[in-house]
Amino acid sequence: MTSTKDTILACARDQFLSEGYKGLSMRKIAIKAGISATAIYRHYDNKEELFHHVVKKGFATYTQYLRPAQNEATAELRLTKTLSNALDFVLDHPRYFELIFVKSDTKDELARHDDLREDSKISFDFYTVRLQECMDEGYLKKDNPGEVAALLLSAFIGFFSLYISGLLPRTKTEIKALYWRSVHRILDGLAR
Amino acid sequence: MTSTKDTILACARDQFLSEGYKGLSMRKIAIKAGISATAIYRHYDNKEELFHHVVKKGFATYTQYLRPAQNEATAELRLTKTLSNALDFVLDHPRYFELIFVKSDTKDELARHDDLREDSKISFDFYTVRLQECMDEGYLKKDNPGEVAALLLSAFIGFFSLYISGLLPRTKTEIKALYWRSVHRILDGLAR
Amino acid sequence: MTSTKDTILACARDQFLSEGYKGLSMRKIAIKAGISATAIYRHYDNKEELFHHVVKKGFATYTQYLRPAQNEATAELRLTKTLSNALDFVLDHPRYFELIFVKSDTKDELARHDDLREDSKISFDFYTVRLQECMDEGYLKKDNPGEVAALLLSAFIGFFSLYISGLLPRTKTEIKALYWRSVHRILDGLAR
Amino acid sequence: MTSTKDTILACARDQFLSEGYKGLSMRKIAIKAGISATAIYRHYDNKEELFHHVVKKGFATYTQYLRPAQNEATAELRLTKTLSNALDFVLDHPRYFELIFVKSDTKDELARHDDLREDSKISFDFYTVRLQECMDEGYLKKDNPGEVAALLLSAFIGFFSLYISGLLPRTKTEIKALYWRSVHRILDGLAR
DNA sequence: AATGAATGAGTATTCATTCAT
DNA sequence: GATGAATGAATACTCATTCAT
Repeated sequence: MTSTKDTILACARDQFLSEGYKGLSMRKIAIKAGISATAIYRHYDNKEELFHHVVKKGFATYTQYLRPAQNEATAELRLTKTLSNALDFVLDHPRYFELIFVKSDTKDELARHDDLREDSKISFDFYTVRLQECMDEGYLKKDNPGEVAALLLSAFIGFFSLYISGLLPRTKTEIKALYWRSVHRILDGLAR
Repeated sequence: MTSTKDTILACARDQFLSEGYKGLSMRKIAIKAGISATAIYRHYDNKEELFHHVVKKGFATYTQYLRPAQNEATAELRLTKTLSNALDFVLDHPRYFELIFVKSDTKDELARHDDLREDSKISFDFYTVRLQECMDEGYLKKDNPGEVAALLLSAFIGFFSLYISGLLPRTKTEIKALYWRSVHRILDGLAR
Repeated sequence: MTSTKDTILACARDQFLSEGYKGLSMRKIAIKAGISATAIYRHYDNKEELFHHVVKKGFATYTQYLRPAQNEATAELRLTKTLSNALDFVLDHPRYFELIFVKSDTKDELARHDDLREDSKISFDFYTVRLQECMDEGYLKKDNPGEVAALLLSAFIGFFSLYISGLLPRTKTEIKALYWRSVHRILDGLAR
Repeated sequence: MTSTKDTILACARDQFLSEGYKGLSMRKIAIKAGISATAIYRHYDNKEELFHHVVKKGFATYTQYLRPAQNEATAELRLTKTLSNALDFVLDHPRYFELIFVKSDTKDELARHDDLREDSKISFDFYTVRLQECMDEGYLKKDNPGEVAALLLSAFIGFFSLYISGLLPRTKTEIKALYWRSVHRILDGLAR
């Protein structure tokens, strides 16, 4: 009962997630969706708009992972849960991670579309707020929460960027453990 | 007295550095090199092999930036110099940074070519050794130097990935200052 | 209270008049008319038929410009008024002028459709009759009125063809003045 | 021994001359030339450039027809010969005539390319000079030669525009005779 | 060592039109 | 009367690559 429009989007997403940007051709998407290439244009004006929607979907998915962390009881738990959910997101959807944080094609998209910059900012702010809370509650020492958020996010992005490159352990158990040890190396420095 | 082969490589590199991956077409490279497109095939089997050499060149350049840090007097200075040189590298050659650390096309390359993995490992090990030294000399507390290297490198990559995405301050002065504050936030936690 | 059929025709005409033949796509017409592209087919069998009607409309408009000239008092005035009205027609509707007298697509239409040939002939005959009258009244010397009509029409068409090409003065004042000087150069030769 | 480049040009010309602008597709030209569509791009940058050359060829052909008229003994003969050669040109190459004087696509070309405007002006000036001579030699009465040239050219263009539309006699003998009668109707008015 | 010619597969996109509803 | 979905053919053009010279 999914509409063709949704099917196209899903296929575009899958195509991108499996083959990267260069595999994202209208024709291939159409084949995957079982329709003619031109039929896509009934639903999306052009490739850019379609890709834009794919990216939006990526951000939406990411946000869905993060959001529940807000409901934890303490600032410390909310931060930890945030980091935990972010971890899950990457392991569940590594290509989405790339799409949002890594691919430079997406960066061009980001530069052009204000709404994507907004999406990006929202997730950034989510970290900032979590850190602000931790500083307020005394779990972390006073610091510039925006800059600390940038640091945490940097480490997060870089960490999984290395992971995807194959330069870190590949088993999920190992990478999870290393992730948490790395997180704590940073947080320890920020603590008191 | 540079050979045509070198000219081609240099042009491919310049083309990539200025226009990104999509600008890296055999034709454009040929035009830039002042030769015919087919002449490239005298020197490189195909585009992939040429691109492979571009990536190699990127690694070599990066290594050249890092290496002088070895000559500093103390372990702490050698680490600081390493981080300083890495900073210079990114600001001087942002596209090379992308090429080596960000672009997923390169990651495919990495996966396929052992020599690139080797290059990658060498730069990784450079950090590890610097950190080992710092721990040995008591500048940093004892820890797993490889994992700490991964952490530092992660933060480094993620930081400039955000920078390139336009999510961090864009002026060189500001980004440099933020870089060092971020570095020290991490190192402080690792110190004692 | 205009029917959809009329709306479509009007939009097709406007589209043609503003964007030329290449702008005359069913989709664009539909958008302009505020209906779906397929709805057009309720009213016109295909693009050709629709275009045919546009041309018909062009002829009708042209005829409307010419006709009032019949009511002038003398043969000379009727001829002058005819030439004056034809001038107004071109300056008011240059695209219609193209459509009727210039575009070779229309010529194919003409070749295929007898009714258009008829329309064409009617406007041609209008000139012929005007000239016959002038000869009868002694304003012009006796000659073959059909051939003189062809001459006048030729000059008229060619003149504005050059005008549209940008090879004649572009301001309305100038082109009008040149038009009348040209007309009189011809009429002087035909007079006595 | 004609080069492929020439073959392509010839096929493009033929294609245009036989099917008009809408028949002028790279694919069709390629088929006609017996090469692949992409091979065209080895020789012409794009369709516009190719078409530009076709138009140039048209002007060149036209000029070749006109030029010999310069060698006649008297101004009157030079003018008559010019009109005679122009007649031959149209009857020999009606599509070229359309290309140069009628097709509105060419007008866009004209607007964009200075060299075509120059070609156009040259043929225009040819008439102007002929008329100036006739006025100087007393064959025609003193008048503005540029404006008279515009008039003659207008009549010429319009005349054959009607001819191509099928609104004038189609046999070569008849059209030639009518042409000369029309020419003389104009020249008589300009004489003394 | 290098070139010019050519190719086939591929790109996004537009178009007139058909069909089921 | 009208729509949304879909199609197949066509458009200009780019690309990496091959081949004969």
